[in-house]
Amino acid sequence: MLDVAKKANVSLSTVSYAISGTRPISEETRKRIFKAMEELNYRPHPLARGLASKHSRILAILFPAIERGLGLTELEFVANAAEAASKSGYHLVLWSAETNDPEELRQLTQQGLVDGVILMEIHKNDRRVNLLRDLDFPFSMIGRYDDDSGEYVDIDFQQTINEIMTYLLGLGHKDIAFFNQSQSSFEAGYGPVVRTKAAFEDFVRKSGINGYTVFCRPSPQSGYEKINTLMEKHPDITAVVSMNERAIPGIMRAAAEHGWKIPGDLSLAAIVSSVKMAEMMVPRLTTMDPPSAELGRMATELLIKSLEGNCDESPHILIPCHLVVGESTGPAA
Amino acid sequence: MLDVAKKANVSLSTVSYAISGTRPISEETRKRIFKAMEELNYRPHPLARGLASKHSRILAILFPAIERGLGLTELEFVANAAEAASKSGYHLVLWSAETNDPEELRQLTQQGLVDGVILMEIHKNDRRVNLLRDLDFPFSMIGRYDDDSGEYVDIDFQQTINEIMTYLLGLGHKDIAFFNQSQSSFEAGYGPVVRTKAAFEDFVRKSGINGYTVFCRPSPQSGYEKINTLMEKHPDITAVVSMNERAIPGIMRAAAEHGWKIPGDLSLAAIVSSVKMAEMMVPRLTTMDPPSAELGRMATELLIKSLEGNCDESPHILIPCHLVVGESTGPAA
DNA sequence: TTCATTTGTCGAAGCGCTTCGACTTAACTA
DNA sequence: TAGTTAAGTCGAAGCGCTTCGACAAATGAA
Repeated sequence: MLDVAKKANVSLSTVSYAISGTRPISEETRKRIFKAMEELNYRPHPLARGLASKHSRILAILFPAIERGLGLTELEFVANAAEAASKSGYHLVLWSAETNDPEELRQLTQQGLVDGVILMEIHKNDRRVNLLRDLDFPFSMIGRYDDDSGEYVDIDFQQTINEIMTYLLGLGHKDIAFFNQSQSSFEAGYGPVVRTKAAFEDFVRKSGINGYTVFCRPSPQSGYEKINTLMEKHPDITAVVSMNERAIPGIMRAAAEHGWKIPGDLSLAAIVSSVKMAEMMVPRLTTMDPPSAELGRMATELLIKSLEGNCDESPHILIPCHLVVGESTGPAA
Repeated sequence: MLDVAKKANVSLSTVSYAISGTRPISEETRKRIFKAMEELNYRPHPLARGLASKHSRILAILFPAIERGLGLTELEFVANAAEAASKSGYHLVLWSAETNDPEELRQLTQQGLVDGVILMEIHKNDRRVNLLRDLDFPFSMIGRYDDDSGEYVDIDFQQTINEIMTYLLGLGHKDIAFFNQSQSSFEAGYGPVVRTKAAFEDFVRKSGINGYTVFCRPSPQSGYEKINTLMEKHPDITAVVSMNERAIPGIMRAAAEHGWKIPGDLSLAAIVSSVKMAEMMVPRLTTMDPPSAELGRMATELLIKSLEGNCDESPHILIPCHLVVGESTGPAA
């Protein structure tokens, strides 16, 4: 930087001001400085800048612990968050930390490496959220906290349910099952599980059809068992909506065993499951494709905005899923 | 840090030496210092440390550009690399950069933020590898470079092919097709495509069975078309091995349309496809599960070792895939 | 005209660490 | 005994930036 200053015949600090724009610099001087930077192939050193300015321009995204099933959706979050960060001149580091043990998170934030963190897989009364609030540490969320406070982006689950249900209604289905995620997720207050359940039951009530909510562990086996007991009790069901990706092969297997054709006898639709995943199934699944990339991108942009002070008070953004019709849904029998 | 020094009645530098172990410190003094650190809840500041020492203890993993199909495997790489880094006191940042445009990579490395980078999706004559070599910038690879130089971990493709083929042979299959990835990947010299092709053809030659290699774009449609033309020409084929995940639904659809039962009439096995993915199919696929987590972890450990100088000259590590038998393979018809 | 304000620039003091050289004391060698 | 060496510690000089206060020159208001 000193070399640049010398070459441009200005002082060190003037170069700094020219780069950051913190103080006015005459057009002429600025040009000289930038030319010198170019010629010397100068790049400011992020660590030095961070040390002096107290802003590292590094963000972290908190990755849920590895054992839990991470999917393509999480991958999209992360990849797009990194992309968005990079576009604003930030770096993104990956932290994997136990959702329920904020101690690790405390250590990491107190290190002072990162300016802010992005949280995903938000649960009811999430201890990480509480911790970050207490520390007054900047963060944004993919998903919502109980009290709808803080900056977040989330999927519009209500719209998702409404759209898929309206679509199925249009095909003549009047007895529809909803395969949610596990009971324990529901009890833990995991947002998507809670909200889709509410939205589904609300839709059922308002439309007067018959709806059946089923909790199901994330395994084909569990899906297989649940669909069997369910169909035994309610043989009138003609459509299944599933937010449980891993249960779907189980449902399909049961259908094959009973000789139910999909979609002839039973329509099957996924929600919050990527098109890529839906295309891996035979028949290709109808799905409400989640806006994973946007969520990752926007959570990052939100955080950066709030760090840089251009904050529209509390931004709450809901993004809809997008219906992609496959070959697994058709007119009711 | 000064507070700690005062509290422990030593100088600033002594605290530094106690932490880093760079110079001998008496046991007694060290204890006093650590106690003071504890009491003051002191954490060294990574930026300051990095600035002074020229080592940021930050690594980067280079993410292939987003449009290209990223899968669970890549997610595992990244997640486990972050985990491994964190265990050694490093941070991992995510960089997404075009595989074929090293310019971005040059900028990023010259910034001086990171101590080393992890590369994946290595191609023949990979320009990123060439660049990093020219810059003498530390890196490790998930995958191999042409000349087998540098530090890498990779899947043992030969073993993978041998194991799945031996398994199929044991079931009596004598006419086996291998669905590889696209022709263009092959021409680009993408490691897995090149190596599995060679290994497959080698196995076929040595065992005397009939083998058919098929290049296939990563889509169900392409898989559907290729299997149809292939079976028309070679109706004796009783088993398909696929390293092309997305082609598999197409193969299954064709099988269903022709009335070929899987595995009764046609056995279908995936390689380098995760168990998680295999479980999403009906019937559950037999697969050679890739050691994604280990690859991510080891690539990171390799890099850290070489950065810290504990380098066993050029470490070349091959990790085998693991056969997980599903319901898609059975005795030859 | 005079005083206040704005614009553009500079020098210097840090940011929180690492590391070098120097120093002291104790222990070992010749 | 003097001369080395090793262990343990300290002070101070940076690392490459940002930012504060100061100041000169140009501009506007009274």
